[in-house]
Parts: sequence; C-alpha cells; structure tokens
Amino acid sequence: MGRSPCCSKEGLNRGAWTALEDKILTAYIKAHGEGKWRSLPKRAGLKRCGKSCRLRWLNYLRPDIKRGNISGDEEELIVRLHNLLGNRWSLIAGRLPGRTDNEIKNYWNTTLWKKSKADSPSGSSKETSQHPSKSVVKKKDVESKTTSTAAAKPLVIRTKATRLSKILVPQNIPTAAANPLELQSHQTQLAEQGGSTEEFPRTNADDCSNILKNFGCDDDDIDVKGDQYCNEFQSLDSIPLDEAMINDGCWTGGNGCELEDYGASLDLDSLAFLLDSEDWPSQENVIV
DNA sequence: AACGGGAACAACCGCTCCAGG
DNA sequence: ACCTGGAGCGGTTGTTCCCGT
Repeated sequence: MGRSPCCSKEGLNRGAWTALEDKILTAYIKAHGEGKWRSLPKRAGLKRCGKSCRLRWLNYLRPDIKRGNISGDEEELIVRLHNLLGNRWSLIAGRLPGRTDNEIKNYWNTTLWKKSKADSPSGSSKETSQHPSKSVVKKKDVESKTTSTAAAKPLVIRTKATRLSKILVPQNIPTAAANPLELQSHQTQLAEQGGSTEEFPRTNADDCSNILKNFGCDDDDIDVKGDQYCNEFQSLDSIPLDEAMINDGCWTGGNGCELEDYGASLDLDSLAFLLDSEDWPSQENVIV
C-alpha cells in the first residue's frame, strides 16, 4: 500500500540460519553493537533481511539467552502473567530474564495452552480455551468481535507493550568473538576435549575479505591478514557456534555476561509474591 | 525399518508505534 | 503537523524431531 517493503527479498537467504551466518552476525554485533537492523546485513555481509537478523539475534544469538527447559517457577509465572496481561509476550518475556517473547509464545502455544484448557474444562475462559494459532478466526474478526462486545465487558485499557529503547550493554563483553583470531582457542579446547567433529560449510577467501572489510579493516590489513583470518574462520567452521560461545564464557556467565550484569536479574519468588499482592489490580480492570 | 502424525521450535509476515527530519 | 524509516510486536507458517504403530 505504497509502503516500500522492509527489504528487497531478491537474492536474500531465507529459512534456517547457517553456522557461518550466525558467526558473522554475532561477531558484527559484538563489534558494532545492536541497532540499524535494516542496514546491518549489508554492512555485515549477510544476505538476510534486517528483520531476520534482528530476530535471529534477539531470539537465538543474544548472549543472555537462557537455554534449556522452562522451569516450574517460570511456567507458573508465565501462566500468572498471561492471566494478567494476555498475549503480550514481550511484556511477559520482560519479566523472565533470559527468555524471549518468541520462546514464551511457542511454549504457551504448545504446552501451557493445553494445561490451561485442561484446568478449565468448562471453557469458561475463551481466551485460554481456544488455541491461539489454531484458531480459524482471523485477526480482523477478533478485533471486530472484541469491539462489538467491549461494552459488555469491564473496562480494560491497554496500551501497546512498552518498548525497551535502551540497549543494556554487558560490562565486560569478551572481545574474542569480534576477532576471529582469538576464537581459535575455543576450537583448540574443543579438539582437546574431543569435541564435535561435525562438518559445517566452509568459508572461502572472498567471504573472509568481505567480512574483514565490513568490520572496518582496510585493504592493506586484509592483504596481510586475510589468509590468516580466513584460516581462522575456516577452522571455526568445524565447531558449532554454540560451543564456541559457551567456551567464550558469555553464554554461561562464567567470565562474561551474567544476568546480573544486565541489571535484569529478577527473583521469581518475589515476582510471584508481587502477583499475589493485592496491590496488583485484577485482570478484569487492569490498566497497563 | 518405514511411515505417519503430532509436538516443538525457528523463522517469516503484516501491522503498528515512535522518533526524527 | 505531517511524513518517513526504523524498529518492535503478535500471529502464523514452515521445518525438524520424536514417538507410536
């Protein structure tokens, strides 16, 4: 409708991200920081849409992502927050350090929705008794229905989810990932530990040169170091990115980015207490 | 061992908001 | 005040994995 698409889709990679793409994106963001997503792919040498890069970083590559299963405490908190906030996944995720809105949304759609349904067999709650993604009711229909029934419902005033306009920068970002050379130790460590021998796509010299250019290296520097850097990238290709990052300490908090560094550490118990508190308005008349 | 169905998760899409010019 | 681009959000789709038959 007259609006240019966020990016030209021609010539762009789509679908699953490769280990090399992950490495390039991670290294670029660690070197230059987040933001400017639209121009990031070009500057980083990625054939991806900016939105895709942002999503990949936020949902998968960010160092403070908490991997692994949702704990019981977290699950309970998600249920409570969903009861309170509805499908405002980003808001819910904001109260679960290390969890992404996408992860919580998926978890709800696959797991908690069923539990929620089982807990209310009478179907008293329309919001929880209908699978959000399996619903045949289109969004516009939902909107028209909600507006048409608004008068019959208690007053609910909701704003859009608050955006986080500030980037929380960990105080001691390991610089290794920004420099492929320094990541070699990870591969060495893995080799010594009998790490994965899984094969990943190889990086050619042109790719390396482009990456180096995008990271601000001048041509002379690339000429001198290009082959060396390329070798490092190629050797890195032999290990999964996650393992490299874990060894980097950034994923585990070992010597890198612990949640506390982000000021994002929250006590689930205290949150649960908060939700129990009478100071919280009930869902029926909450104003967010 | 092969196949089918469902679950889980990653990624994409369209819409909206907001800040800056 | 208006316009535009950047960015964020929630819904939806696609792909992979797992398990039962």
